[in-house]
Amino acid sequence: MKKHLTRATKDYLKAIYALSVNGLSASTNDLAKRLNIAAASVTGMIKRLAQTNPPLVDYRKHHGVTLTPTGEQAALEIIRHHRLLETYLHDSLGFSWDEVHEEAERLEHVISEKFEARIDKVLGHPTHDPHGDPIPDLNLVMPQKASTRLSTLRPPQEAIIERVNDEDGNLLRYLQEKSLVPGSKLKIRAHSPFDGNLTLEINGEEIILGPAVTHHIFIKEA
Amino acid sequence: MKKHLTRATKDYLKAIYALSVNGLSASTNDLAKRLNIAAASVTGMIKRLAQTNPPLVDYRKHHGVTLTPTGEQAALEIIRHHRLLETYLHDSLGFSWDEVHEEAERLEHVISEKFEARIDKVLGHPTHDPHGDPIPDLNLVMPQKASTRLSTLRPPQEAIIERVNDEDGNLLRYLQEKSLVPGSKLKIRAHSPFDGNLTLEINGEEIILGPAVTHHIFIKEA
DNA sequence: ATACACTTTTAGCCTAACCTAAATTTTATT
DNA sequence: AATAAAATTTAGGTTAGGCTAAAAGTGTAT
Ligand SMILES: [Mn+2]
Ligand SMILES: [Mn+2]
Ligand SMILES: [Mn+2]
Ligand SMILES: [Mn+2]
Repeated sequence: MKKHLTRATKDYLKAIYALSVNGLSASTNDLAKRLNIAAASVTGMIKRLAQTNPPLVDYRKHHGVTLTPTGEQAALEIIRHHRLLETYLHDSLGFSWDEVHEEAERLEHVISEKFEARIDKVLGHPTHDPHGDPIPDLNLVMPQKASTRLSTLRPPQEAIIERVNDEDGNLLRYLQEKSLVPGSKLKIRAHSPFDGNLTLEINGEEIILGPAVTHHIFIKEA
Repeated sequence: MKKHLTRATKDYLKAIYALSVNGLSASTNDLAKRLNIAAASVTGMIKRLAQTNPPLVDYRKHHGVTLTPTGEQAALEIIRHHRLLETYLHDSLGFSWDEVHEEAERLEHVISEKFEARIDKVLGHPTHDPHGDPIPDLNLVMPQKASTRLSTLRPPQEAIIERVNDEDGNLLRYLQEKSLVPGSKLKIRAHSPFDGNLTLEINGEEIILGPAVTHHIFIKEA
């Protein structure tokens, strides 16, 4: 019964997936903000997603949506496309890591399974995109995702950057300049209680980062 | 005044360009057939293309459309994308020449100028796609296109294949099997008057081809 | 010059996805 | 428990781009 998912549909599924990582349902307002669409429009679309056959989402009026297994599969398929594309654009075509997101956002909807398979092979079946986000495998199993924010660390903890938020190009350019990229090792030297600034050592240098930065860096403790 | 051309708009412009190679205007019916859209819908769309600012087409009721300079630029931009993509998919990603058209048809609408520039560079600024079609250059100047059909040759003419029609995957697979690809040299040995069959020599072998094949192969005389 | 076939346009409808404004429901605060 | 604020849904509208059926225009063959 599943025909062809439109671009708008896929964007909604991806957004719902992203907002449901916590296991909770995604709210109309949060979806509206993330998709840059009026809340009323989101309600309308959600209702249609819930009425497809098979349904793509479960919807309880006034209580948000969650993905059905069908919807989640579709979301994972698109996320796989997105992250493989980002990796390909970065590693094979020389895009910088702040440019890949926007391009992948458009390409993810139109590439064939053949294209996906080709770049997956060329890249050697990568497991993470340039920002450290995990790439769902061929069976659409999503590896665990780093969820500890750098902002939660306190001296004298040490950590390795695992991934960074890829949605803000300006932030990405800043992070690259400071070598705040996946794989980098850092040691927490100090924490300022009121502004939340962290002083940390990276590559032998000391830098101070505010919460607007550390909130978007995810680490694993070293 | 022009913001962003929709996918449908770009498809129309490309089709009008293709149907106007002869210098004549494109008819409603021919566009409908090529785009797989009802003739009435084509009339509706054409009217809108003629009313954009600046106009993309010139339209005279009952007498077809032609591209304005603005429309032609837009068409050439898409054709450049299409042919660069076909070349990239073929040369760099290992797609066979009968698979590239369909994939490029979807990708051509979403790649950025950055993506275009990157693959153009990786490919070494190619001038022809895998089927021998010329690629408009960076200034959107379209090289001359081979227009002599193999079907018009008679013994004992000799020729080199310059390009083949890329719209039918089955034909392309057949042609490849017979080495009827751009660059191949052939000698006309015989012509059958009623069925139009041509007997020709290629790579030292003799083959007989009907008009359904020879009509879609374009050559330059050797 | 007329008649008929073919092409094209008009008229009226439809769907997907958006929008704003108004109504309603939920939730948070007293 | 009442009310105010915030979130959500409903109602009504728009635009792009399709569709079919019917009307009208064009060109050809007698
Ligand atoms: Mn896929
Ligand atoms: Mn990413
Ligand atoms: Mn371009
Ligand atoms: Mn081609």
